[in-house]
Amino acid sequence: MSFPDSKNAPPRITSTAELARHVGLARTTVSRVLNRQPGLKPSTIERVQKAIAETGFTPNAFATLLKGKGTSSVGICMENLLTPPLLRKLATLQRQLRGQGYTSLIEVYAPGESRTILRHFLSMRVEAVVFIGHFDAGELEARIRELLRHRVVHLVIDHHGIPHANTVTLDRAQAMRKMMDHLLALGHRSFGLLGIPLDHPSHLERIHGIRAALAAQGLDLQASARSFDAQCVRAQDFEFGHALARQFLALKQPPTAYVALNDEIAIGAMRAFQEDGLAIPRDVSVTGFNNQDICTMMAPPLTTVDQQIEPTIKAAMQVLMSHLRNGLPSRPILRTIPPEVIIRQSTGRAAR
Amino acid sequence: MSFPDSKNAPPRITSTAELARHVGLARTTVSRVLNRQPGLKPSTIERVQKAIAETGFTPNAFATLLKGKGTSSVGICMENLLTPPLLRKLATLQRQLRGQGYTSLIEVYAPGESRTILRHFLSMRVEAVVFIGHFDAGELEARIRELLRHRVVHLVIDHHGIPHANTVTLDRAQAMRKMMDHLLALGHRSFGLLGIPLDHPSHLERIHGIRAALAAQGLDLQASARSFDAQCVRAQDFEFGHALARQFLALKQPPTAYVALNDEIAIGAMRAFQEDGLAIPRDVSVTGFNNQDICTMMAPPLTTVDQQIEPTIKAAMQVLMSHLRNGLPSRPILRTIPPEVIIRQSTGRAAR
DNA sequence: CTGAAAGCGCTTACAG
DNA sequence: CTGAAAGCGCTTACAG
Repeated sequence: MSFPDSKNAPPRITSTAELARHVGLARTTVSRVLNRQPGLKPSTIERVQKAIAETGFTPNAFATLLKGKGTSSVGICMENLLTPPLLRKLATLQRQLRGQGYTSLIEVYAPGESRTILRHFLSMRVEAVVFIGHFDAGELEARIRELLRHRVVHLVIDHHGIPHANTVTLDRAQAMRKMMDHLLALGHRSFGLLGIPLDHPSHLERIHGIRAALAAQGLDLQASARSFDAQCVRAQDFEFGHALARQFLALKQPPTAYVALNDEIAIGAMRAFQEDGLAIPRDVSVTGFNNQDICTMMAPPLTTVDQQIEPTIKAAMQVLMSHLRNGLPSRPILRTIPPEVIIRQSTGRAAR
Repeated sequence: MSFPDSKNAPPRITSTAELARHVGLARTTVSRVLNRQPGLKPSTIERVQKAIAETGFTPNAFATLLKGKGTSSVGICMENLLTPPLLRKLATLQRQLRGQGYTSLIEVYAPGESRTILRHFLSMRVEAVVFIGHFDAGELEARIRELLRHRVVHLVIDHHGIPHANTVTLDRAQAMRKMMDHLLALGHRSFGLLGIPLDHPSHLERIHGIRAALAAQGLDLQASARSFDAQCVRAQDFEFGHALARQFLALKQPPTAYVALNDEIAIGAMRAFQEDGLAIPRDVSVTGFNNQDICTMMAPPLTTVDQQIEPTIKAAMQVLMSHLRNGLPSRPILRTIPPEVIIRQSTGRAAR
């Protein structure tokens, strides 16, 4: 029973009006069946439903939603679709939104495109907009202002420090503080930062945490930590980490501990150290960030930071649902998620 | 100039009618400015545009699209949002669709949910539906039939063998054939399959390729290749590969070459072999699938199959655009993408 | 160069 | 229990 060419294919119905004519009832009645409204004769309901099943009729969402009520949709603007932790957040959020009856509209950011994306979301009359990742701060701030002005609920996940923005973010300063405390306790006093420049605005938070840990030991950031980020281009993170590590290996006296922006960079660096004949953690310690699955498969398994994605998305949903139900808050919400340092075998006592 | 509470905030305008009243013109005129239609007095255009900028008015997409013309949108149904090659396909496709003026509606499959997802796409009057990944064959076939019946363009990327479906897929049989030829040339005669059961329908193609390569050497699949898939649960792929490898290590005479379903499983297996004191490729050879970035960072770097994602999506776009412009084809299209085997250092001559 | 009116496909009071 | 009519916010002939 493949329809495409058969003579007795059911008619193609594209509106409730046509369907009503087809079954000999009024559009009103068809509409009521579609919306499961009470007070219809059982035989009528059945007649309409049979016709719907036969014709495969689907009501036009544009007409339905034009008539008002909420669209029950949320726009999600992603920094990219390639970074694993970002995607885990997206997947988790999307699933939970669907559980609450919300549809997700997903768009991917590109520099200078955020306005177009937001226009699209607004024209689709989404009830909330969520940003996941890190964006151009100026653009993001402008978009938040637009959303506030349109009285549309919003939430920023990850990007921290946007004025007026409701934000849920990992406490990256605390993560770095804890990781540095761990390394300092192992006797390390000189540090290599991989992918974390000392002065770039987007990594300020991490640097704060690192500086605080060092200060607690009477150490100075500039004197104890180095970063070679300017010297290497970041195209692919493994290669980037590998190249950064090689820069450090060229030093007369390389640091004994390395803190990477993410797991990929840490793994690339581990490989460079091992190629150079160094043993981990005997000669150098290396730490990652994100706790991706691959960490436990490395030799040695990688010490890293877990982003606590479940609690993050749980907090995000709480904020969203609360604002969706009770309206916008009078002042911006900031929810900070405590990170967890996962200690494995890539970190050990300092050699010297 | 933060608006939220200021007295002179511009009025909230939610329709062209209100905007028209606000500027003292007819809705028709406002609509024409919005659509950049010719023949308007420059001063009129300017007057309307100023009002739009001040009020942040966005036309309601539901009304615009209700009036007809295409929606210029494509529904994309993803197997999941966690598998890296799937996401690379999604990201590439989404970018190219946007370049052609199409908006993407992304939904994530769950068993039994495909009908709901398709209903949503149809109610949004998408012009095409793309499936990326592997699905329940029965469900997918039913959805394709619905789409055919509704005369909506469709395309399946990856999942191969659905009747009547337009399909773009990697030639997985050829990939396995080439990989096995490589291993056979190295002298391997006994093989361990990791994550590739000998009889599961979803991996038939790969088994075909493996069987063909073996047959060309006068070898029999059942006699030369083993799979322990039934014995292990697949929750996390690295761990799964690790567990599978341990099963083989318990054998009196384990195979000398291992072919994994994907890179993660191969990496987990490599780790298990190395933990057991085996050297790769001296004692055993291991191959992956997907050529993810991590492959080059392993010790040794992993021999694998490249999915050729750029050509795959290029072919997908060609099929989609052709059907969108010229209508549905009279018979289903099947485009097969030739894979590329990437030989690195995880494969070598058989020890015995 | 601009406007009044009809219509897209729904839902929702209001009648009967 | 069912239907005729108005209206959601746009666009598009058709007038002027």
